[in-house]
Amino acid sequence: MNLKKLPRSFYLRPTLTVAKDLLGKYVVRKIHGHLLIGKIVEVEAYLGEKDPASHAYRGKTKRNEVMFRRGGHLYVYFTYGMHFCANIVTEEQGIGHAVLIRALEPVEGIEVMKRKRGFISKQNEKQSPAENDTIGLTNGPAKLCKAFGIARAQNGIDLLGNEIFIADGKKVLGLKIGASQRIGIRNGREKQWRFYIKQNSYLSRK
DNA sequence: TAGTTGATCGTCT
DNA sequence: GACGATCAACTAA
Repeated sequence: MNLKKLPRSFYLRPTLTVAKDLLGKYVVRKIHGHLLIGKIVEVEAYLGEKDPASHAYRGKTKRNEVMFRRGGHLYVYFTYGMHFCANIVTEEQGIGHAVLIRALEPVEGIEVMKRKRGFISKQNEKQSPAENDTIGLTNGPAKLCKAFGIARAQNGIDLLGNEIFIADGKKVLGLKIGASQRIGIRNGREKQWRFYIKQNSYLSRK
């Protein structure tokens, strides 16, 4: 697989454009000598000051400081007392926009992901990786963080480094991209800022 | 199959 | 002091 890291300029474009372009790209994670790769199949855009659902809506705080950095950083936040979610910061410094990664299609390192998600216990490591075993691995924002080992320590990481980055993938045609309202929020729910690859089996919702 | 709820805590009001 | 960009387990039907 040809892993071509996306350049800084990719992230500095308008947030909604970046969100749609992220579909079909690959999240690459290097951890403890393992390589984990997942194709992005679902995202949500959060447009800072224009968006009452965004953490950045009320301006910069200690928590959301990373969102205001230059595009191409990783914003990880903790929620519901037990979950982490990963966002990709977009646009120039001081803007406060980001794209939430909601679902991935596992590509490489599936056994490691299963172990991190607790699908495999030491006893039955032998079970064969049937395809439907992989569906629940990364089909939700908190699930993919667990599978990819993304937590507080990864907040603020530069996606042009080597620990985590986004690699180029086949362009997803506009025809195959669906848009809907975002999930799990109250304010600003009318905005159609969730984008996904139509008919992909790894979406968080059908 | 749909709807409800418990887990669990950092952040902002 | 309330609640959330969630998930999984449970209940009812």
